[in-house]
Amino acid sequence: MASMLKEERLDYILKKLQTDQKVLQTELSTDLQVSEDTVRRDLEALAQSGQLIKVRGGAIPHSPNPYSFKERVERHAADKQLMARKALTLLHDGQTVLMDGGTSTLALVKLLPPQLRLTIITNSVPIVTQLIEHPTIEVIFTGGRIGKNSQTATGMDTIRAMQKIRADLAFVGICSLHPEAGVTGLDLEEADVKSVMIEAANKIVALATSDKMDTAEPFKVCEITGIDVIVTDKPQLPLFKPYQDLGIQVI
Amino acid sequence: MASMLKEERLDYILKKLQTDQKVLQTELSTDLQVSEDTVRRDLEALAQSGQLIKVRGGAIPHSPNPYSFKERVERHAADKQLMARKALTLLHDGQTVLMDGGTSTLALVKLLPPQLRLTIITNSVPIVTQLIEHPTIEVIFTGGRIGKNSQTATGMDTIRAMQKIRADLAFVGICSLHPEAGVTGLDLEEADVKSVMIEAANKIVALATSDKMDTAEPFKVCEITGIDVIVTDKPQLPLFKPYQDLGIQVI
DNA sequence: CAAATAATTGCAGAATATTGCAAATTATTA
DNA sequence: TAATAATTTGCAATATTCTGCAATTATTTG
Repeated sequence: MASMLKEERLDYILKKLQTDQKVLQTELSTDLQVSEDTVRRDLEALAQSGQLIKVRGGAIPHSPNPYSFKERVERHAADKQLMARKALTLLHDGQTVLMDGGTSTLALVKLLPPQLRLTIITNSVPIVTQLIEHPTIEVIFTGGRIGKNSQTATGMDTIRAMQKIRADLAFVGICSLHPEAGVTGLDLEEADVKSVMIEAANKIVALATSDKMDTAEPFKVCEITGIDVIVTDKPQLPLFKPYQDLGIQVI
Repeated sequence: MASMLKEERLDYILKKLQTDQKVLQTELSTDLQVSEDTVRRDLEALAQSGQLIKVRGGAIPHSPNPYSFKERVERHAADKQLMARKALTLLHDGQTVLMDGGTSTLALVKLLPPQLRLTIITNSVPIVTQLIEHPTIEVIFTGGRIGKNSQTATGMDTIRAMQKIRADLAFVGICSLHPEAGVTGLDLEEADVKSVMIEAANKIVALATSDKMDTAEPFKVCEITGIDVIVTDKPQLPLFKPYQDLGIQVI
């Protein structure tokens, strides 16, 4: 095999990290046909230049994900990807789209094909980070104080920025959905932002894994009728019937 | 074999780089029937004129957009770190600080010690990403359309957000400084943002490697007297004398 | 045209960098 | 706590780069 430049290895590592959200030294060692020591030194270098975070046995991406190495292996990752693929069918060239923060919407953003032309308005730092590399998507960040936990902007500035917008679609990562209680969330500020987003778009799409259905949290976002489409992992479950009866499309 | 012109070799190297996305010195040496030293010197020349990036053992192409953010981070990395360490001495608990986008300010942000309590307002995505993990720094992002190359927000929203602020300090990554031409930049929108920042803070700190001194670009940011402190890599150089005579602190 | 000058090339040896290995140390898990 | 896995450290083998220099080939100039 032709010798490989160090830079190629580093590229490979970063690319793999991007797609898998983690890399293992043992895997990289066989992938790249070099010793684990060399892999370790490569990761060391990448960590040094701030391009990843080295952990025991491998590495994880930098900030966009706040969870630990173990946790990252992975809450509903497959479900979210399935939902994201369904949600993708709602997107078309030329649309203006609001994107809520959250891991479900982030999964969607990761799947956006490279030629799709959209304008995406978001208050989520990880989503901006993901989209900044995308060649044909215009990104608008709403601004404001950044919450360390949610990695989103909230507060007056964000709300005001959202209010100036009229979007075709809004994708909302849902905390809880309930036929009577409506859409509710755990955090007041985030709930406020979601409700403004819902007012600012023509069509509202909720991304919700089925375990979030028929539950409620302290802070109200909007009535359940504010939602037009629910994208979920198991749309065939009978618990979605009440929502469909209210005229909500479930896919 | 007929002797080969240097130009022909360079052409061959670039063509091979285009198709393979990398070239190895050993390969080129046998392909072109010249010594590895000559190949090295050829690569040196091509790197000098910005047509590829020379790495140990060969060369790789540089990213399609001329001088991507990542490449700019690598450029003068050591100098920038030195400057960042000096700039650190200007920061104290409780300050409100404006941070321009750019690789010099990013280097500074990377060095912020974990207990330092600041409020940082920035229009730079990489800076936000970096700071989101910091435990004691409040981050405010100015919002707006995100430029893919500079990875910063520019435009009316950003400017308006900046104008609402009164900061203790502003750190400005400088494109060019000149005693008569003042502070100038390559991009109109970014220059506008910088000039608003400079109006919005009490004390203005310019981060500028010495190669940016006594040069000028098309778009004016402000007069040279708008700057209070220049942080640079080689403050002892005589070329800083005129700035000091104007009452600007050079460190 | 011929001599002087400059540029290019290859080479040898010294200086550096990279890589893999093994032993000692440290963290993690059962 | 023992057993296992991962990291650190020092080191040797190899590969690459740097340096000065001499030979060769172009280019300029009187």
